[in-house]
Amino acid sequence: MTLRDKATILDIAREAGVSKSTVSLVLQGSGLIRPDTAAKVRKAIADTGYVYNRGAANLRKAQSNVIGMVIHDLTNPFYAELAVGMERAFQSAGVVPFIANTAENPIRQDQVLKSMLEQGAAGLIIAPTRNTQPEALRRIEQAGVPVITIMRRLPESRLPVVAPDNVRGGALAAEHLIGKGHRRLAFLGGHADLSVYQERLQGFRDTCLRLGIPEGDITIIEGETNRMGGMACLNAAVERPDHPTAALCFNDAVAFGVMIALRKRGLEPARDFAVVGFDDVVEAQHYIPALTSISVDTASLGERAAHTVLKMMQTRTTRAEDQIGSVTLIVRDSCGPNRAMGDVK
Amino acid sequence: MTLRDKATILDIAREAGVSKSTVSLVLQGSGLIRPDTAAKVRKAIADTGYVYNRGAANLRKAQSNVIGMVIHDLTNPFYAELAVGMERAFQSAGVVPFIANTAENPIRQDQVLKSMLEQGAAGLIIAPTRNTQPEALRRIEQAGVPVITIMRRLPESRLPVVAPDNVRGGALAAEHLIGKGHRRLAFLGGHADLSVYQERLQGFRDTCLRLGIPEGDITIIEGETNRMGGMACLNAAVERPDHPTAALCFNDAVAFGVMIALRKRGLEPARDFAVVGFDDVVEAQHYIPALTSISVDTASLGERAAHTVLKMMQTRTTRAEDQIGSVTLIVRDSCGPNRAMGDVK
DNA sequence: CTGAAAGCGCTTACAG
DNA sequence: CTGAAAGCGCTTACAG
Repeated sequence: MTLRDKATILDIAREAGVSKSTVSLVLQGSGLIRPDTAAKVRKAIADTGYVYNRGAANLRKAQSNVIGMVIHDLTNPFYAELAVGMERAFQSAGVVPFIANTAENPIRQDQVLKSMLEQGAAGLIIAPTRNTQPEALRRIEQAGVPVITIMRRLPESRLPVVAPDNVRGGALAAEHLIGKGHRRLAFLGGHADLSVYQERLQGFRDTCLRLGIPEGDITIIEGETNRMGGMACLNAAVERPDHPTAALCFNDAVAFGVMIALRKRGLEPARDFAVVGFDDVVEAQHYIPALTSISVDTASLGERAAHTVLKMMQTRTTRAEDQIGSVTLIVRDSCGPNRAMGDVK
Repeated sequence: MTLRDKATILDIAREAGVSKSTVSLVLQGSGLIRPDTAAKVRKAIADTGYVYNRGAANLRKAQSNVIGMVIHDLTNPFYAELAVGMERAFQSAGVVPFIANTAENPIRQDQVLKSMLEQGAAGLIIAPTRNTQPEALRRIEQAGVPVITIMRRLPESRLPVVAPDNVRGGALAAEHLIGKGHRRLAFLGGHADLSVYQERLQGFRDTCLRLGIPEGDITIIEGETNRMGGMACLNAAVERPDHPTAALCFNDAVAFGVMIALRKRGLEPARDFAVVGFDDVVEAQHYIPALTSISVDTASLGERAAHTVLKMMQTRTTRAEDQIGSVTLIVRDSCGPNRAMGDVK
């Protein structure tokens, strides 16, 4: 584990025939150094294979440039896209952020957060696991590290949130489905303890009611937020008497599962049952049928999050306004053409 | 960016009424400290919200506990699964690794690698981007940091590799397809400059030839390693006179694309055209038809990689044996039942 | 078991 | 523009 007797600024100072202050200045791109002196220094750096010790610099400067992104499920394509989007934004600001996955496990999240803190993280973006306790982030807040959450809002927490307009997304989906002639609707998948769930469902449900759908014709089934969950939900939904003919799914993964389960039952998505997803992951447009989904503009969501913590770091605050990104209904093929009132099968 | 006047071991030494050496010892879990003394110290730590400064410790100890995983495409589900698998292995060894994405961009990879090095990475696992120049890793090697590559082998590099037995996988697929009665076969997708490509194709091609398929009946079409690439490849393949009736795809993503393109042409995967994927991502089993694929045992691949760098770190070497993981053909539905010699359509 | 002292590689006033 | 000196928060012999 020893970082082999590596060159230090002292070595390169000797090599270049200057003092180590000078080397340090060059390293920091100070304009105080004569160009030819800087060139000498740079040459020595290249010759010796010197590696800047950022840890030492951070210690001395009492600041750091590491930013952490703590994600609850990196194998969920939506979050992978989100992480990559944030990374891009940071990169163009000259920061290399680190990603860590918590596998939807609060214990692991605690470890990861502790490690990020000890590593001297200057900022943190967290897509928190389910059941994150408010105390879990308390230590970070009291350390004065700028931290925001993304997508999921923590109960009883005043941490800034960057998230899409889930309520509006739910509403858009309801309008679309009802506009197509559906009268018995479902909201499938997701866990009721998630803020994202509550918001999406709220928008969906309120709009259904507003447009005259009776409470009793709205089927709500919780489930895992992945394909498997979607399959289970659809199966449960269709078993019911007077089952729904259309569904807004908690997210696209659930929607894919729903479509698979439909086919397994000999039902054709779009023709026999309308499906709307949420998030609009890249895959949505390639699926057959192409998935109608609520686009949350993942890239700009990631960008906002990145810029927000960057700004917080610069202004040395731990507060920021919540940011709600706009959403769009992307109509593709999974809801089929308009239909008269009718039934599946 | 200042890490607010945080407590140091000196503060907690004062608080606990001991010397800072004692605090340091407690922090390191030394057995030299009397239990009640240790308890006092721990209480002071909890009271002050003290955060261990790992950077300072690393500086003094001239070692570090950060491990980096540098991945060329985190939005590829296979690599996301791989990263998460490695992370899990590290986690159970008490190390929190950091993930970075390079977006298949060598420039970005250089930046990321530089940053990891400056951050004092004690070990590195790299799934390199295409066109990675050997010099890109030279600096790391000469810094004496244990580094291995995963999946992709670098040309002209002696870095240890952890990868699946791609040649064997290609062979298994060819045997399977030919056993089902196919005589005109294709290898679709992927870039010829990738070692993974060369190996998979080699196993496939050699086996075809060995089993009596004439060279001319093997169609090879390069393409992107994602769904879009698969779609393009299939379209190109089917345009050819005497086109193939079955294909091994470079990876599962390509296979999904191939199946989508088939449907768009009114062809049914399995019935009209047999498809085998490679990697066996989680989605393969959920797809319709469920995808026959070469499983590379992603989890154990990740585990091996993690253990290899861990071992290298412990033994302070930068050399290790290549590790080739075994592969398995997972037969699902995408190749249909056996068929007589015949044609598509 | 505990304390005083040196030093890891850097940055930052402060002189010159 | 450049050099000498102090100090960031820790660990590690070394005494006691």
